[in-house]
Amino acid sequence: MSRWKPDAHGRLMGAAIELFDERGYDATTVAEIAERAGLTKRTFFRYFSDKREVLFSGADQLQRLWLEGIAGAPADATPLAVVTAGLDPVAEMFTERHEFAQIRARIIEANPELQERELIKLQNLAGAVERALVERGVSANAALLAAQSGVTVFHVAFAHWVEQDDPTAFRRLIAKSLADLRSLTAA
Amino acid sequence: MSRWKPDAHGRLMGAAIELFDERGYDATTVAEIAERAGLTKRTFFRYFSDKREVLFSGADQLQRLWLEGIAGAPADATPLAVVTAGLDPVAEMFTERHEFAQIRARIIEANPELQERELIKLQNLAGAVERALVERGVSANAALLAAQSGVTVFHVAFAHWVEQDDPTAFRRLIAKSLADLRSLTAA
DNA sequence: CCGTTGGATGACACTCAGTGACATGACGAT
DNA sequence: ATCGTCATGTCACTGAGTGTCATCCAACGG
Repeated sequence: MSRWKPDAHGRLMGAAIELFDERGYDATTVAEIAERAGLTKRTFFRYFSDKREVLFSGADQLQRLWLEGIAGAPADATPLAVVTAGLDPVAEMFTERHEFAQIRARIIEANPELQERELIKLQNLAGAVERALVERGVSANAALLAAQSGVTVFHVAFAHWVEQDDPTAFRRLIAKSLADLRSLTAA
Repeated sequence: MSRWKPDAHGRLMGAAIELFDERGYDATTVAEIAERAGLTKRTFFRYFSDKREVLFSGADQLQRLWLEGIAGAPADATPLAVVTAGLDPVAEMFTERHEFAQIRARIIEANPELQERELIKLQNLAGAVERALVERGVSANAALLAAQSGVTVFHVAFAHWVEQDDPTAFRRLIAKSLADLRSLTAA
């Protein structure tokens, strides 16, 4: 057919975001996304395992950054401190994607199916963080709960960050969420 | 057609569990479940919003029991203590369903789709617990994090309870999970 | 005894997500 | 020029989920 075009993955993501934003997730078919990207439905599924995944392919990068951050944390820090300190590189990257994150959040907020996918991505993240902690020598139980708590802190902070308009507020919101967690488990 | 039979909901659940256990979730079609229950695919979807939901209709009862337990907690307890104390009625009910829970857990463990649904049910639970705390006068932020943490404690304890063979161990596992959480956030 | 009404179910056609198998066309290497 | 490979297209198919209408059955009032 016509000549090969680059960045099919990116074109599909862009087309999907546009259409979801215009008509909503449910009212958009995979065939329509593919058509706007100049491709076919079959090719869409070569790049994304399912329709939802087009909104979640950034999760890999988030996980990589977080694990790098954890690896760079001081050796004598407590498990939970390691986990939250590891969010520094993540905060940096998010700063530049605030608007995209807001659009994406609006789409996800309107769809239970997408919320399910978001939660399992978070859970996978927690599993990866947990393994990273165990490799640092943290006990299995502490690693599990620190990872879960750390992801909860991240999730709460992220939700607030998306709701407000300052792209640079991420680090501050993480600190606040962590402080809140500490204060209520201290008693 | 043939005579009307009672408890269509229960028959569909039973047929589904049997088939999922025999052949696995993916290899079972809704039409097959309905056929074993003496019904049609269309009727299945009148009782369950989708195929997964047949494994999660117990979540409503869990939520109800937990909220009752929270309502019965001492007025001067800390938010997290209120939440975990509220699990007493839940522990009681689970004691009688240990075997069912084990079969169900095996099915869910083998299927990412089902894990997604499980997580969102947990999240909905957290939302309900959070609202219950707010109604008790807990601040919005403390309620959010106490509910999230409480559900995490529940989730961890539940996973351990399913893995082992003592149906009565639930309360003890909750206490242990809570103690672990406290010890790692105290530092 | 009969007609009516309402709730539960069946029948059927339809859309759309997702997959498997195979074809095609561009491109680089030899 | 030919070969192989990679990205994509084509097509047929399964199965989830829905809208719509038909049918059956029990309860109820006259």
